[in-house]
Amino acid sequence: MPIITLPDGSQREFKSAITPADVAADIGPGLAKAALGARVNGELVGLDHKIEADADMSLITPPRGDDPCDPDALWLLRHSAAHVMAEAVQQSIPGAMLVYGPPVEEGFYYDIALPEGASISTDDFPDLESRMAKIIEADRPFTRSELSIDDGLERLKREGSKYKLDNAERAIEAGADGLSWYATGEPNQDWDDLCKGPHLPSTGKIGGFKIMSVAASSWHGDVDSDRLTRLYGTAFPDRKRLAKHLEQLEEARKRDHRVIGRKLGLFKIDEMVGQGLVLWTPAGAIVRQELQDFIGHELKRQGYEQVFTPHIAKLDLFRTSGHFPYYQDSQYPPVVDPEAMRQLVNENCTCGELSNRLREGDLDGYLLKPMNCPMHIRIFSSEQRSYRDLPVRLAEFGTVYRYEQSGELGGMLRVRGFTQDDAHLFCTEEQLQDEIAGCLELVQIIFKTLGIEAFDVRVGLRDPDASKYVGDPAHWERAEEACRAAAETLGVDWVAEEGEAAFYGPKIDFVVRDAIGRKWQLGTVQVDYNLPERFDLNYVGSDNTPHRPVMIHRAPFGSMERFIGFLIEHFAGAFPTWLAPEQIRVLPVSEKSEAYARSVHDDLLSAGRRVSLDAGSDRLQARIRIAAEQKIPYILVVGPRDAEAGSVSVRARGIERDLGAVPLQAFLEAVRVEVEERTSGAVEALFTGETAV
RNA sequence: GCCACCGUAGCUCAGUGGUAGAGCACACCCUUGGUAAGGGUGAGGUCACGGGUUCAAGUCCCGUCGGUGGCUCCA
Repeated sequence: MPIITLPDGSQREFKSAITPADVAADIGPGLAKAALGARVNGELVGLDHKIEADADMSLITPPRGDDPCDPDALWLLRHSAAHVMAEAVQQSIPGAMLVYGPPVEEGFYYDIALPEGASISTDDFPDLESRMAKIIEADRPFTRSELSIDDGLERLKREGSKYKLDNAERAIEAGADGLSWYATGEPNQDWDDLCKGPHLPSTGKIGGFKIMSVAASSWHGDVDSDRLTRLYGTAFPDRKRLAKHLEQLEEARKRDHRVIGRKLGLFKIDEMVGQGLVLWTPAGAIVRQELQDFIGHELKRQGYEQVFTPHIAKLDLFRTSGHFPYYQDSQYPPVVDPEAMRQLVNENCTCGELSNRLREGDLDGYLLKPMNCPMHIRIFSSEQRSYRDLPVRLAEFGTVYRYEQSGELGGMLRVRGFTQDDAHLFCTEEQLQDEIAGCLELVQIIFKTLGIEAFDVRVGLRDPDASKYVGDPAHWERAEEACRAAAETLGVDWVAEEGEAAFYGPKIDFVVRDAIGRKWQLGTVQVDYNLPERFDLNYVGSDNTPHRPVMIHRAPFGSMERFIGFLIEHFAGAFPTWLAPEQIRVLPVSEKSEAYARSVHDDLLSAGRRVSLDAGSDRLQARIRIAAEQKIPYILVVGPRDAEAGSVSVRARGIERDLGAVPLQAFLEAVRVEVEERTSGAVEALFTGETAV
C-alpha cells in the first residue's frame, strides 16, 4: 500500500499501485489537469509511471504568472517537442531516419539522416512548424509501450533503421532491461519513436515552440561517420515565454561584439588581410593598451620580468618543443629560406617532397610561432640558473599564429593571430603551489576590477586509467593537489574535470559565455612537466646538483582578442571610464560658447583625459544623441552660464538627463579618481552629495 | 575541414528575369539651437569574384572567396 510523501511533508496513502496522475487527481482536478510529469524518489518520470512502493513524490507543473519555469518542466516539454518535430519531418520527408533527439540547454534538437538528395533549409521551417502545430492542436497523448529486448530488437531490425538499432544496443549495453516506444496517440497506430522517456502527458501541453536552425552533425560525433542533419528547436509552456525568450535572443544579438565593434570602430577583420586576423583600430587599440598597462602594473608587483621575442623562429625550435609536426594541421605552413627555396626549385622538388623534408628535418624552415613558450624557455636556459634565482617569471604580450579551421573562426573570439598576455614561470616543486596561487590572484584582480562575476572555473585533471601523460605520477599527484588547493582559495565554485588535463600537466581554466550563450575559455594556468624535459632545463640546487624545474604557462586574459571580444559584450560597449576609448565629449550650446568649450576641452586634454569637442552644426540634441550612441561616459554641455561660472553641465552615460553644473576642477578631479582607481561613481557622487569635492 | 544559410552604397536593409533604391553615415549650404535626430543640396554601386543559361541576370545554374549558425577541432 504505497504511502506517497509530498514536498510539503504531507503523506497520502493509496490502496494499490498508483501513478503520479492518480496522486495529482487525488489532490485536486486543477492539479491533475496542469501536471506535466513528476519526480519520484528523485527520478524524473511521466504521469503514467507506476508506483508500487512508498515514495517521495513531487509533481511538475507549468510555471504560474511570471514565475521561472521549472527545469524539469522545460526538459519534458522540449523532449516531447523533439518528438513532435521528428514526426513533422517524417511526414514531410518520407524515408528520413531519426537518430537522436535530446533536450539541450536552450531547447532541443533532433539528428536526422535524410534520404539521398533531400535537405532541410530554413525555407522549410514554416511548413514543418505548421505540421507540428497540428499535432499539438490535436492534443494527442504520449503513450508508452514496452517490448522485451529480443522482441524490441526484432522490431527495430524489421524497421531497418541502423541508427535506432544502434541506440537500442547502446541502451542494452548500459543495462536496460527492455525497450520502450512513445507514440503520439495510439501505440501501433500513430507515429512513435524508440525512446526511454519520460514525456508530457499529451502534445497539447507544448504551449510555444519554434524551429530555430538547421546544421550538420555527424553520427556519434565522428566526422568520418554518417553525415546527419541536425534541426534545432525550442519549446516553452506558453507562447508568452517563447516570445520573451526570442526577445532576449534579439537583445543578446545587440550585445554581439561584432555588431558593437563595428558601431564603435573598435576593430576590423578585413578579408584582404586574411581570415581571423584582427586589425585593431584606434579606439580598440586604446582599450587593449589600457588593459595591458593595467596587467603590466600587477606583473611588476608580482616580480615578473618583461621579455620580447620574435614572431617567427626556426622549425627546429618547434621540433624540440614538439609543436611541429605534431600540431601541423593547425599551423600556417613553414616559411623556407630563400636560398634553400632556389635550390629546391632547381631540383624540381614537389610540394609533397618539400613537406616531407620539412617534417623529417632534412630541410630547415621557419615557423610563425604557435606558442611563446619555446622562446621563453631559451631565455631561461641562456644562463646558468641557481635555486636561488627561482622562481623565474618571464612575461610577454606574445602574438601567436594558429591555422584554425575556417568554420571555427568567429569575430574576435576565435581567430588565427592573437596576442596572449603570456608568461612562463620556472620554479621548484616546492614553489609550485604558491606560484599557481599567484597566477590565480591575477585572474581574480582582473575579474574583480572589470566586474566579471559569471564565469566557470574548471580544473583539468588526469584521466585515471590513461597513460598518455608525461612526467612522474608523484609529481602529477602533487601538481593536481596544488591546482585543487589553489582553486579552493578562489572562494567560488569550481569543477574538477577528469581527463581534461593537457598531456603535459594539469590546468585551471576560466570560462565565460558570449552574448549568444557559447562558452569560451579566457584565462588559463597550466602546469608543464613536458617542456622542461624536452629542453633539458635545469637549475643547480642547494645540494650542488642539477635539478629539473617545473614550468607554469599562464595567461590571465587568455588572449587580448578573445578577452576584449568578450569584454565588449560584457559591457555592451559601455566601457568604464578608465577603459573608454573616448572618456569625455564637450558640447558647446552654440557657437557663442565655442571658445569656452575649447578651453574646457584643452584643460581636460592637459589633464590626460581622452576628450573631444563637437562644435558641429548639428543641434545640441542631435550632438547629445550622437555622443550617447558612442557610449561616451561623460558629456559636458557648456553654454554662456557655464562660461560665466567656470562650470560644466554633466551628463553621465546611462542617465538620460542633465545632472547639473559643477566647477570644472571638481569634475576633473572626480574623473581622475575614476581613471586612476579604475572605478566608477566618483563623478556621480558630485551630484548625490555623498562626496563633496 | 564538413552541412545549411547569407553576400546589393561606409553601416542597416528593400529590390526574385526587363532603366540599381531607402534610411543612417559622409560633403556643402541654410539654421546658433541649454540636454537623445532642424532643413536643403550633393557625392557615393563592376549588385563579393569568375564562368554559364537567356533577346535580357542583382535576380536562374556552377565554381571561388568571404560571413553567420552548427558539427568536428582547439598546444
